[in-house]
Amino acid sequence: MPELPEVEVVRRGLERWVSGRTVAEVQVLHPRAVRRHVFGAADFADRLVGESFGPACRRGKYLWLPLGPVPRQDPSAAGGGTSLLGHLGMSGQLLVQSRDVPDETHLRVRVRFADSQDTELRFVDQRTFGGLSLHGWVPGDPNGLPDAIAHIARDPLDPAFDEAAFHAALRRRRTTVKRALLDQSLISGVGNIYADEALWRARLHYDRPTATLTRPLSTALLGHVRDVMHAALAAGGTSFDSLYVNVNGESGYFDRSLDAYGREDEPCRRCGTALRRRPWMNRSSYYCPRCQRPPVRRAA
DNA sequence: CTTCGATCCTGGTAGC
DNA sequence: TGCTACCAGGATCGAA
Repeated sequence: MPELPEVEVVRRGLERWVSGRTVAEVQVLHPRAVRRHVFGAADFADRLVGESFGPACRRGKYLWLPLGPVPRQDPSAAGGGTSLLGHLGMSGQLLVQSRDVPDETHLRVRVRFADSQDTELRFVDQRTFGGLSLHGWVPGDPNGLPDAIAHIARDPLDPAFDEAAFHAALRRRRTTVKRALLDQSLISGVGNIYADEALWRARLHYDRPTATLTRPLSTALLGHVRDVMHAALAAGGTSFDSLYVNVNGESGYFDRSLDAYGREDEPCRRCGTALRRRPWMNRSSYYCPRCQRPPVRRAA
């Protein structure tokens, strides 16, 4: 399940192996892989051919590659450009493969390039929750941010993330803390795994109302979100250079370092209490019943 | 406006 | 062995 750290590893791979190359041919092998593109897969492919990819960008779990001149390099172009936007969903991978490698079972989109390098870009996605699409830029954005994700909040690793505004939103909302962490309009890049990990580190129960979070608590929680993401990046990002073929979101490198997610009935690494799994929003929440006490509900 | 549940998908696995 | 049921889960949409 690619969350921010996995997507960042993919971004680095795209930057290294795809940015700067010119598209020669696009094959869309599954219609669902081209998302919210009104004019269909054929138009998507036609519009990409001949374009060159700019730097690889990321916000939360979204990736994009601006086409043609990038705003920050050519401010006069800021008015209207196009970016290729990608989301890996739950099972998506972006692979840079030798053209000799046989097609993957779930290969959805292939991009061939107009150069002599041996590699092509492949979007592979078993469950087809992910997809690619083309979008105009948000006016004035220096990175060609696609307008389709203008509503996605900055992520916690973004230097421009507004911590005070995040805290104010938590206090204002009548929701619970894990819901808030997964709300991509408040903070992006956090999925079920890193939400459970950060809450465990912060000793907060997932059903804690956000309105009860003091500024020190929300600051600490945000720090834990950042820490666990940096740790995952440190574990997964380092092996990247020698594994460039795995420009994907499925490296699994973080599995061994998880403290909460997936550890039902296993001992808490702080207090030894058996962790619990609870059904939550059609998924699961893992927590320590001793370290992460449920909120006290006042009588109505 | 905010909140919340249903929905999309398929491979792996548990249970009978 | 073969079948069914369930699980994983991000984002979107529509209802309340």
